[in-house]
Amino acid sequence: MPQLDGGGGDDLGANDELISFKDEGEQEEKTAENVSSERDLDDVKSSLVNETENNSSSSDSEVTSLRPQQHRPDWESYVRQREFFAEALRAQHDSGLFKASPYATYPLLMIPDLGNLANLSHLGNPYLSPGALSPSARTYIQMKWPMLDVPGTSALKDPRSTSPAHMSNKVPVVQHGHLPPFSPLLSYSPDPFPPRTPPPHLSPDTGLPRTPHPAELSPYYPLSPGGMGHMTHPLGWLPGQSVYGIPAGGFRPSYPAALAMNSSMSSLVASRFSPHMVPSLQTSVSHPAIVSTAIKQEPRDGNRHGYAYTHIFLSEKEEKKPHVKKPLNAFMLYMKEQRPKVVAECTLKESAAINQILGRRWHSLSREEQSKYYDMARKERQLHSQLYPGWSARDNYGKRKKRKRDGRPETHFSPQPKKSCVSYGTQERPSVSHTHLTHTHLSQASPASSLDSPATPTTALASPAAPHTHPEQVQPLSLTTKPPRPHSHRETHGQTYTHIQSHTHPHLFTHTHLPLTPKTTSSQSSSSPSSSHPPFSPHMSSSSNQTPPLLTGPIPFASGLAPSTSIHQLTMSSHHAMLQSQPLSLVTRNNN
DNA sequence: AGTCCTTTGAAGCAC
DNA sequence: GTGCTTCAAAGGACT
Repeated sequence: MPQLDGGGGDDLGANDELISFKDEGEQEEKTAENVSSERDLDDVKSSLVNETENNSSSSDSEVTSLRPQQHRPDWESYVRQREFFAEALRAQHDSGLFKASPYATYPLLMIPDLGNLANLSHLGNPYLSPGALSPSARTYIQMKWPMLDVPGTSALKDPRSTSPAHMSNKVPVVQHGHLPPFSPLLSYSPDPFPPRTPPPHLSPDTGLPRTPHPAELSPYYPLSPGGMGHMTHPLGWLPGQSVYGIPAGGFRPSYPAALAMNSSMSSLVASRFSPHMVPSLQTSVSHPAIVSTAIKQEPRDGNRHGYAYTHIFLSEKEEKKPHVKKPLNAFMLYMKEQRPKVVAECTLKESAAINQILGRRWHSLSREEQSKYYDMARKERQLHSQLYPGWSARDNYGKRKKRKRDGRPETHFSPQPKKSCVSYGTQERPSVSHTHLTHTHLSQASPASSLDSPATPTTALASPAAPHTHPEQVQPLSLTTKPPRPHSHRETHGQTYTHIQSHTHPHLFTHTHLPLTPKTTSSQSSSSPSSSHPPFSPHMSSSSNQTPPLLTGPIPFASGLAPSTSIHQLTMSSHHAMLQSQPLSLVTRNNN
């Protein structure tokens, strides 16, 4: 992604990380079909979840389908659209359309001049803080794309208008198909998205820098020209996040970079965008990450399109301390995209449960699929740094209420029925007997995470390699157990080594033993490859770095997890796998 | 209203 | 370099 490395000093895109993506071409090996099959499997599993869920709460299904649970009226429109997209996704999936990664259309990334991005930020701002920004504000963000979509919309004339009618939300869904002018947005990285039909004006083969299109700089994730005309936003940003849209007036004195309007960019924008939009671009630069408590909005009108027009006014006073949110990491991006899908597939409502599913699916993603997200995340960080040079993650420390970890009586084992522990287990592993769940639960030491596919590169690599082997199926333990988190939600260590062998894609296994990393403490994610390499970094496949750092030391054994448990788990898992008729072998052993 | 839960990853800090 | 903590999203559940 050389083109992204805007300024030399930019370390956001770590070199090593960049290196990790060098093999993107390799990704082409994987056909869209494979991806599709994986997704299908996941979907099947999800359907199982759904089934279970229905069983557990049949009365709930209907309600869920509507997803009215939004507390805030402001979100109604959002919810509706979200539902719509979810259905669309489902439909596409059913029809086999949902094969290629939605991210093929990810726009942000080809940004020759990141500095210019700020200029586009007015289009939407993913970094808006819920706390500081009302839901309606979010809605505003969502509309960014529609805005681009219909440049000719008269409503665009006055960006300052209190009722930006142009922001119709439904637009994106139906009009992306004919958005040639913005189609470039669709692909930020030629390599990662081979399956996609690159827009004619792109140079997918070479990835040569194209003329930076404003749209590319925008946070929007337009549909692939290839025909997902009414498909959901690639990143699932619909919920209101463009990657770097910036609400009008979102200026932050403290972040000059965001303010600086590049003249070239200005002209570019002017030339590319509807003239009506230009003014706002020039005058209003903000960033999604910016959150100001001072942001005010007009109440949305709840127009028929499902979205209200939000007007954001900033109070200079309150603007002092903007809250610039952290850029989303790869998994977060993935979550945003997939959450609606998962929600649509099952009746789960709790985000925690959904996140568990997403976590598993994340591990089941193929290399290229994950690489897309890592790439996106990397670029987001780049962009973020460009927009907010002085920003530090540290700035947000303390913004949230501190979780009470120490004080929490974790020792008191509580099944926490409230959490869809049981339901989750049944959902994910319908065939698993209750005893299994109970057992798992009692073990208590083995959080789902520890047994879950670890964030290890190997796992990530392995799972995708075997289309029929999915962590969700392989993983012995249900997600029911909520491990004690005395100090950190990362504190629990898994002790299970899992040997997953793919018979279908053995070449992907450079190691026979794929240690399921104990979900180690976050250090794993931070100091390990994650900080500089995506889990599936090519390095991992090379002989030198294959061994996940996590395995280097003795892994503390979970307090309650006895070998027998593992055996039981293995049995269950194997049984499950057999039921699935999937070529997979799972070996779980305790590292005691 | 605020916090928790739950996931992974990134960043920051302490040692 | 290692280990830990915090935050990012999301929304139901809980306090």
